[in-house]
Amino acid sequence: MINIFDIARIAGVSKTTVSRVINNQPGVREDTRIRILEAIEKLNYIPNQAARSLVSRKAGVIGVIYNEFNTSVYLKLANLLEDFASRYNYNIVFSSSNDDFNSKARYVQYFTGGAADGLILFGSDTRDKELVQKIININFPLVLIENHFNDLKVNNIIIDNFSGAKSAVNFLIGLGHSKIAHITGNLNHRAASDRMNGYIEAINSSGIKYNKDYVIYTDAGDSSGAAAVERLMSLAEPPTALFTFNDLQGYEAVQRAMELGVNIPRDLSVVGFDNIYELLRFIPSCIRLTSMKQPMEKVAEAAIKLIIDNIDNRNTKPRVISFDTEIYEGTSCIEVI
Amino acid sequence: MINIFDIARIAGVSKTTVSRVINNQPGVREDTRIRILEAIEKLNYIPNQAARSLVSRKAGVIGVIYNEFNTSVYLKLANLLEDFASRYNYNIVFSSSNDDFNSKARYVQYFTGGAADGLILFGSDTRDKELVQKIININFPLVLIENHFNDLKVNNIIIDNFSGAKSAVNFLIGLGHSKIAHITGNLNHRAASDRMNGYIEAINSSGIKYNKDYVIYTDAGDSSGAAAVERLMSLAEPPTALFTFNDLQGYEAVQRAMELGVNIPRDLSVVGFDNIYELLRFIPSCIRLTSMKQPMEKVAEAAIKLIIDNIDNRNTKPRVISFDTEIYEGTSCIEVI
DNA sequence: CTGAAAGCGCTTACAG
DNA sequence: CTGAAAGCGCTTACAG
Repeated sequence: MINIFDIARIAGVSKTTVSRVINNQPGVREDTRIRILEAIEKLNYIPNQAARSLVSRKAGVIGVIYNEFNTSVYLKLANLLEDFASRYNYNIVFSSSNDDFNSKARYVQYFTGGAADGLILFGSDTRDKELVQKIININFPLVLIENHFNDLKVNNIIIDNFSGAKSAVNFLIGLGHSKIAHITGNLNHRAASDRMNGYIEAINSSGIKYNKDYVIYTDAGDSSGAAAVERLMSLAEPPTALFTFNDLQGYEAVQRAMELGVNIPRDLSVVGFDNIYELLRFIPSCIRLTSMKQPMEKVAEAAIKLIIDNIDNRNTKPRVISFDTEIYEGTSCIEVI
Repeated sequence: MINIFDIARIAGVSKTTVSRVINNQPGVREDTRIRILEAIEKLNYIPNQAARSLVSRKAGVIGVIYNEFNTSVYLKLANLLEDFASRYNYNIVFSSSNDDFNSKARYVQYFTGGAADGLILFGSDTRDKELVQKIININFPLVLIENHFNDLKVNNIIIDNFSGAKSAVNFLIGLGHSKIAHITGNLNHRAASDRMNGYIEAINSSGIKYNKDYVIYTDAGDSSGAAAVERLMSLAEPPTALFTFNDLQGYEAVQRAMELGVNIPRDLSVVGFDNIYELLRFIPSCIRLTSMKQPMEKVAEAAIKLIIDNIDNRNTKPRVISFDTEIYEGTSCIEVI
């Protein structure tokens, strides 16, 4: 392997000078610089990343761990993170634990062991608590996105799921609905419980009587939306509106309801959460789901800013930043008649 | 920062012995091992990745560069790659160039500089040629997926787009169609030209007369499918079947055609490529596009095998592995009457 | 079963 | 503007 010493020899200088050129430092005579650059080019020299990191104590890298790469709006977040990171001259690399806890621990060790200067943990998973605690213990720069632990002090970017859910339901109330159902996500996840609580808050504060039959508990798994809407529509007094934990459930519910002969939105107005519609706009769907949209760009920008602040100063006080959602109006809702 | 020497001191051993424990090497007395493990636990010690890589000359990492993380079947590939890599005890990290050439060069430098032991370059981009040549020059382990350069000898995993396209069109011919149109992708990309050639081959070898009006050239950009189908359906003798470069175009074409009053599949049978349907199955779409499906699992497995072989032996001869697609029958095709 | 020494390929003061 | 020396935190022979 070609190393800095080879270049120094060929260019007839010391490796200190080569190092200066590699790092674009000033104080090298122009002809020396050119000679070195030529040697680098000629020998296809690439500086050893490990050696640089070891001595400079930085990797120039931000690591991101996803639970899974899936077809969701959060993929867009990855591109946005890359965008903002590159503006600050950081590389950013992503890994997925594929929902395996040991894999996640492996990647945490890899990144915190110096492969990255800071770590962004994306996505809600209660099992992460112990890992997060460990990262805090070693005072490693960390930002959590869409995850939250009440008793851990850590940089945190969250979506205001409570207010978002409340807005969604208030939107339905504004259309004249009062028989409004909710399909929950997995309540072990903060996002799900917050959205349910937002639903309850909107219902209660509007004077509508809370109807427990209108709340269907699910784990947000595959087909959870379909099964839930079946139960709802078979009630003696079915709801005229529905707020679902997320868009996947929402679309599933729409699909199943239509199969059951329910006209959307005439018989049932539906609001989802996440607004995955823009990912799918090319699909000839009969319905564009009305949904609460997350400000991904703001989330990405804030995440990169937080992590870089934390890298630059490991003693910054952990901050919690919350963003509001806004409604995207599709074709799945209509005023009650 | 806690280092191996701190652990050695606390545990009352040399750092050599600590190293053995960290690396699960045999030849350490059980009580010594336990003492060291306890010290590691107590001090929250994490071995420095850079130092390990520097001296062991390996990172234990496979790097993957995407052009962009987008909502496509290729995202599933990422999870599959993680899966196979972890079986071989490799970490795998992904980065996206966000379609920016300089970013891609930066990540190539990062990975080939020792941050990874091998590099997988995913996705078709003719601009990559120079970069790929450089990687070959330094003899760095490399696998290309879904990209191809005729004159570069490099590990390569490709989908047989030609045969896949031919099968797609033969499927339509088998249904009795003879007025079969094709919407191309960007012909600068190998995938697009191969698929077009497969279309032509199927037409010609079946005795159907080639009709140049039935081939619409596009760059596969947004709305390219919609615009193309408009032109096709306004022909004096519109086609009864359509093969599109990919599913996005196919769905767009279906959507636009339906808006124009064309009944799918009665008036127009459509076959796409990539089979993104399974990503979208929760969407209440009126149509499930018939499409050519890529064997992602085989692709992922082959990619990991190739890269690991190449890491283990840098002098392996570059191999080209081609996989066939298979048809997924949706609801977008029907026999001609 | 354990340890002392060398060295991986860089960057960082420091000196001139 | 340039270079000699020290050292980052590990692993790898080698010796005992």
